[in-house]
Amino acid sequence: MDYNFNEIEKKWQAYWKAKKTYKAENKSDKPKYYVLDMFPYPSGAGLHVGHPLGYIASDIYARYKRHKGFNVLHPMGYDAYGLPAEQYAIQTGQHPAVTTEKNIARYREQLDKIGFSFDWDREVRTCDPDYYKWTQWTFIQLFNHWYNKNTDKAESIAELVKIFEKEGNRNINASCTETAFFTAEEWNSKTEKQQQEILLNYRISYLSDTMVNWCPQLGTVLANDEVVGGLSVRGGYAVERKSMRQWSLRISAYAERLLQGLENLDWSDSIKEIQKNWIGKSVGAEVKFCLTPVHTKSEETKPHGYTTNTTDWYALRNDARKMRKEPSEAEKILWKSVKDNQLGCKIRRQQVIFNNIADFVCLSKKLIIQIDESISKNENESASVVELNKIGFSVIRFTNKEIIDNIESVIEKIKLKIDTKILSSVNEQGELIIFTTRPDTIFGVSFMVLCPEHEMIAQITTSEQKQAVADYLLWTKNRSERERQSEVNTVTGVFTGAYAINPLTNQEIPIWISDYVLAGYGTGAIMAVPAHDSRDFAFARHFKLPIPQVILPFGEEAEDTANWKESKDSKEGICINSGFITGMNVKDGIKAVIDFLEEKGIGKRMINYRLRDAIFSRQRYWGEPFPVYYKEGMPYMLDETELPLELPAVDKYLPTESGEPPLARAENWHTQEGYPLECNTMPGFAGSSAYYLRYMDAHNEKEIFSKEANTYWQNVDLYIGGAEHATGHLIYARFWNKFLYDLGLCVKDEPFQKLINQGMIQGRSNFVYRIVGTNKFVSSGLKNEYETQSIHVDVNIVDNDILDTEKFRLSLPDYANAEFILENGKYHCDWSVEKMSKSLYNVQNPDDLVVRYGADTLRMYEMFLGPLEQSKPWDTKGIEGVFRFIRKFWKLYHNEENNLCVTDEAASPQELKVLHRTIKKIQDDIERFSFNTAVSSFMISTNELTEMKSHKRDILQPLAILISPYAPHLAEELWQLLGHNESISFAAFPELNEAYLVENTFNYPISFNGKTRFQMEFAADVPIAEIEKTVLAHADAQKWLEGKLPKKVIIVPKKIVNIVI
RNA sequence: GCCCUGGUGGUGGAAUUGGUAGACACGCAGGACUUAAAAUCCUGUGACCAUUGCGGUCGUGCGGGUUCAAGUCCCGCCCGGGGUACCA
Repeated sequence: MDYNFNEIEKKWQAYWKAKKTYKAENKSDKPKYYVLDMFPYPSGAGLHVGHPLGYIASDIYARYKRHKGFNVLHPMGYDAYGLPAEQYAIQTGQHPAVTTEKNIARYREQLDKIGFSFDWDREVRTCDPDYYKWTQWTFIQLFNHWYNKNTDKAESIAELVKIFEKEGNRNINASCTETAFFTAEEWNSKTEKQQQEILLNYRISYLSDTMVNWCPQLGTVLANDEVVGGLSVRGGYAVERKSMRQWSLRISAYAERLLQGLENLDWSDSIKEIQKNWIGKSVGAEVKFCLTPVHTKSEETKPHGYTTNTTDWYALRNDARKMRKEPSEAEKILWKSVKDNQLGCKIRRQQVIFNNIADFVCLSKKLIIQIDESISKNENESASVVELNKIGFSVIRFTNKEIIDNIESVIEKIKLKIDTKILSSVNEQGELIIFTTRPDTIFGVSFMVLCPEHEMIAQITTSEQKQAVADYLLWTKNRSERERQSEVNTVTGVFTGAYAINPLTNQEIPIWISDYVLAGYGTGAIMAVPAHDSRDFAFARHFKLPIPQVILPFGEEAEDTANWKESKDSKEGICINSGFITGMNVKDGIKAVIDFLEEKGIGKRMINYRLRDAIFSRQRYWGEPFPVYYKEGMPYMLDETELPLELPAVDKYLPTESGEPPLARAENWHTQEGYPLECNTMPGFAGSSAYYLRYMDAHNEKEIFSKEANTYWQNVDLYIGGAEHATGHLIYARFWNKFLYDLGLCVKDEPFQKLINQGMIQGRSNFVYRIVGTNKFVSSGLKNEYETQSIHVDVNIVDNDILDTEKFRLSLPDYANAEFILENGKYHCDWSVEKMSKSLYNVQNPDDLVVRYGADTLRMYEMFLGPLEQSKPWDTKGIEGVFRFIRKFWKLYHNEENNLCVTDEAASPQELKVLHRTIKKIQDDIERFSFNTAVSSFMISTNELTEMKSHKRDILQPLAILISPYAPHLAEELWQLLGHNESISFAAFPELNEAYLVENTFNYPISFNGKTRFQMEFAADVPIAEIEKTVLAHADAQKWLEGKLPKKVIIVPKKIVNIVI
């Protein structure tokens, strides 16, 4: 064979490996450039043809930058923790580390065959203890820091404690879970455990109760995308919402910085947009709505401080005193944990409230704690509870057994209740607080809506509506999350009977409850403006509530809203029927209303973010263990010297019988002192959040990375990977990086300066048509003559949409006796573009292509397919063309006998022009990541040089460097044949000399009324007037003018001549 | 629904700033070489009309507009892909 790619590629891959050609040094006089790929999860299926697409692009860029004199960091590693390996382990009992190791070996083999210039000395694997030691270390840092909103950065918890000791928490402006105020004295008098509990509210990694998708049959928590239609994707088991105590990361603290940081990043608009939406910043106002006096009247008649009336007090006080003296065992235990302000507020026992004796009560938080023998379901709806709710008390119940068995969890539940009581949008004066982005529409409010979980519901519901409300709340509670989301268009809700007062109009407005208002956003309560919000509109129509119009879009007349089919969500327009803002435009109206509210103290500017804290626990085996142990139920971090905390051996990779995560199966899973270790493991994004930093100094045993290495490499200059990570990895990594930046560990506050998302590679499927009920297959063109069904056929036995019928017969036993109805002796298949999948028989293996055509051809072909960022079908049809080109390129340097035929003759101006045009084009194309057009221009130049029979060193030597990033093996071989002893990898990129490109003539297209008719050549320096004269005199021009005089002649130098008739 | 993308020959795509639409490649058709095949090379290849030659008309999802000139800019739609979803 003339061009023996097999031998050449093997030779150079071995050379690069032996010489460590692509090893990057952390010190260099050269400027740095950091090119990174999203590292792969090594699945059992091996490398997919989609993977190399991005890797080839980044490799071309990395190699180009080396030629341009940069010190390039281009590492690769493995995102090795993941579900498939764990799933396989559960099924087969094989340790996931074994499968993972095997898959990595296969990936490495495949990667090596494509000729990437990775610095393998820096390889990382997220499941390697030497690597995850630093993931654990970072977790400890997250635990030991809190977010100070005043300085807008993470600061040390130790320093925070010092402030608490000196002045309590009143002056702290933190991003934290709502916490009651305490003084220095109160802090200092708290127990260690109480202090730890409070600190969890501040820590950036913290434990909290979170709603999760719990699957009892699988014994695990599922991610949202693992649940479809309320059932688990795997197994189809029922999934329920359940509250679990889990680790979370306070990413919400960074919401504003994550949003602002996008501004200066060189990322595609679509990814920036996705992240912006994910962060979901809304600017608006919080507004207080007073409740009407009717519903607070009963409380007003009561002297302050009394919790009941005189009659009941005398009737019950002796009972209460007696019960205080003779507490049950459960009461004793609970009292021990709540007395003396231990929960941050005063709790009394056996207190007369209304006409009952409450077991325990916190008067300041209006919380009653009842202890019963058992809890029946209807207890919460009982008459006494409803009465208590009416006067603002909420009731939390426990059984004797719960208290005796697990006081820790009981206290946690009480604590949570106390904390959320403060969060509640009811304040002591009986006001409802809502969040709105459109304060300008406040004159158009015709009702209020509370979420079904709203604290205030029990308090405000009138006795007439009590039953209806209770029914509705029960209904929403039993409705699954899935139903709620899929039935978005169904309007449901109930009236509470209560009214609020619009602070601007003093009108009474009814308060409703509906599950279209979400508990987790804003205050869980809204002011409804039906004329200008589609959801409010639907609700108003359904319940026949008024729809007053208050915004008039520009250029419209006011009209009767009764005729509207939908709301006008007018973001622009003029305020009408709106008191003092009538006549203002929307923007001014918003400002005027907020100013008014702030002045009167009934509202304030407020910003809300949709971004939620990231749940960081997984009830899985195959992940990083947390460096956490528990003492008295409180989490503590291991000492750094004990890292890494290695993943323990377990007998089975399943949850325990009691539903604990797999790590609970491990023997001796506790510290030396005997404290139990955390049984959850970290999620997938833990290991991938800072891997780009670790590459800078991958084997540092003392630090996550050295200051010097980070100062040199800074951050990633070019990051290539899939867009599917937009709201996962790409946002967590930015958060993680900003945190390390706050700690002064890394020098850049953004990790990835430029991001390119390679498009998805789709599959191209082929179909055959079987005549129904037979084993006869009909060619595509004749299928309409029969009743047929289409069947996917393996694309590997179809060439150019022509089926290899023999191979088809052999492919499945069923087809062994297949008969065919052919067209012109051929069986034509149909095709379509679908996702690439085994089940659709359209998977293409890159290995086969490397064997058949070589890595250089594969590399160039993947680039030639089309723009990097666009999704495109994978079709190997065109690879022949690229293969032909590569051999043609080889022949520029070789004669018929395949001997080098490069001469030292001086190059002609035409040859130099081809070379320099190519230099210019290739350089431009690489720099704007247009690799497909670069391959085209290589083809054009090669065609031209072949035509010129050009074999001159002056041309071919620079040309080898130009093609080296694309076809590195070929380039190395040619470089060596040209007499060089060093690798071509660091040869200087050819210098462009524009002088060779100067054209002294230009072939003008001559157009009439914009339509090109013919061409004329002019010297480059001919004056415009002369061109006009010559063109108009031309016979062809005369023909098109038809004797008329041109109205106008437009001549754009070196572009076009246009004659207007 | 909202947001982001994209829509150009039989196919992948090119046209970078408004200036000759379809570069380059695949496929197809015809031809050369060959006993034959592979490989290689040559010619043609958007559609329609005219082909004896010169040619002509239409054409970048659809309908309008701006301009001497629109695939490219503006307005209104249609379709595909991705993201997101009662976020007030």
